[in-house]
Amino acid sequence: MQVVTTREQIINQAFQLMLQRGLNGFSYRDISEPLRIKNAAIHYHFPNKMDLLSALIAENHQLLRESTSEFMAYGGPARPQLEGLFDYTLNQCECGRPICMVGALAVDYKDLSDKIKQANDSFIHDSLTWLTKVMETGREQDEFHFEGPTKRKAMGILATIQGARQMARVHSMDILNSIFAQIRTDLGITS
Amino acid sequence: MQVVTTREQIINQAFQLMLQRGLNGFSYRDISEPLRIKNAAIHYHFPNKMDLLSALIAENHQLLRESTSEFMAYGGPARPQLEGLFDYTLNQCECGRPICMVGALAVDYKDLSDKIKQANDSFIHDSLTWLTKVMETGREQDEFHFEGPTKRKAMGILATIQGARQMARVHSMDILNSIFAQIRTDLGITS
DNA sequence: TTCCTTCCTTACTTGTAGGTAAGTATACGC
DNA sequence: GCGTATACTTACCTACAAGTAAGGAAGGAA
Repeated sequence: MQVVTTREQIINQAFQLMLQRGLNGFSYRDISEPLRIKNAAIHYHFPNKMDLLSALIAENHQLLRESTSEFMAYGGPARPQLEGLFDYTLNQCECGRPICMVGALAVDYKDLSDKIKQANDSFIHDSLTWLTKVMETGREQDEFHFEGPTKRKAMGILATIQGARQMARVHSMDILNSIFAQIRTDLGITS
Repeated sequence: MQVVTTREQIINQAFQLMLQRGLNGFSYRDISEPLRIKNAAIHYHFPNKMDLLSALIAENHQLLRESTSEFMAYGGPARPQLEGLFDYTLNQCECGRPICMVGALAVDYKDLSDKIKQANDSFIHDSLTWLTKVMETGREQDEFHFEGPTKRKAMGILATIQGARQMARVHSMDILNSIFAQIRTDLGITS
């Protein structure tokens, strides 16, 4: 057993590529060459590309769970949660992951298996559940001010961030901070 | 000269495919087969795929200009403009064009020429200019209520719609109406 | 020592992608 | 009727994609 297994390296590399180019935008070669392994080594760990994609979605989902579990369990102030989401998004873009998993899959949606669609769907569901709780908490504790159902507002913010990420990619990075600022303004956050 | 030229048919078919699957998600075959022509016929009109993409972006831009020119020239009430954007978005999704051009290009961004990036950028710029004017007009005429710079608000709404479109694709269509409703609420629109 | 499992490589196959060169049918000006 | 564009088709090429079958090294269990 190495310090970092080949399997982990494959996932890391594929994850990066997936969030840069989408599923159809990279090949096994793009993974194997930089890792100095052969294509067949990838097929050993992930018999086909959909198995690899499954692992990537699971990885993504796992990261979400880890970073939100504490708040989901014990609650606390909402503002840092929202700011955490903003920071995470900025960070991802700066680390060469300009598009998010959901955005990447939207384009390649036609050739996804039902199992993968379901996994992706449950990722969205979990994100939404988390942000809804954040919004609810923020409203109760007078941190945020907004009209309309909490869940609907959360959905709107998720959509905004996702769209912002795309626009940042094809336009300019500054857009992200600008849009985050507007979300804050819309929530009546002044500081 | 036919009623609908082959060139137009190619553009129409490619446009549809582009907004369904992204640039890397369709091939010349996907265009030529349903039109009962040969791949080489496409290459005759568009020597390579980038030339085709250029035409698609131009087409998209042209559609925007046509549908917004009247308001840009003479002004008028802002609310129907915003609703027009919502309707257009819903309509596109229902017509099998779930992702927008900007979203489709975001994924394939790595292999775009500078000329195409620029064309896409100017499309975003024009969209933004239009929506900014709508927001400005709406605020002046007391149709919309919001805090923050007009342009920043417009940018936020564009991002939201774009993200909503993606989420609708991978989750469910209802999301669109829900998010549009939230945008209205955030703008203080009650009716 | 032998056998079995794990993790990979070598050496392929098949399919399809974008792209090209040369030929052909049709219409139009002259 | 005679060239000459225009708008294609036929027939091809090269590159590369995903995927597979068979073999080999290395380690642990018997």
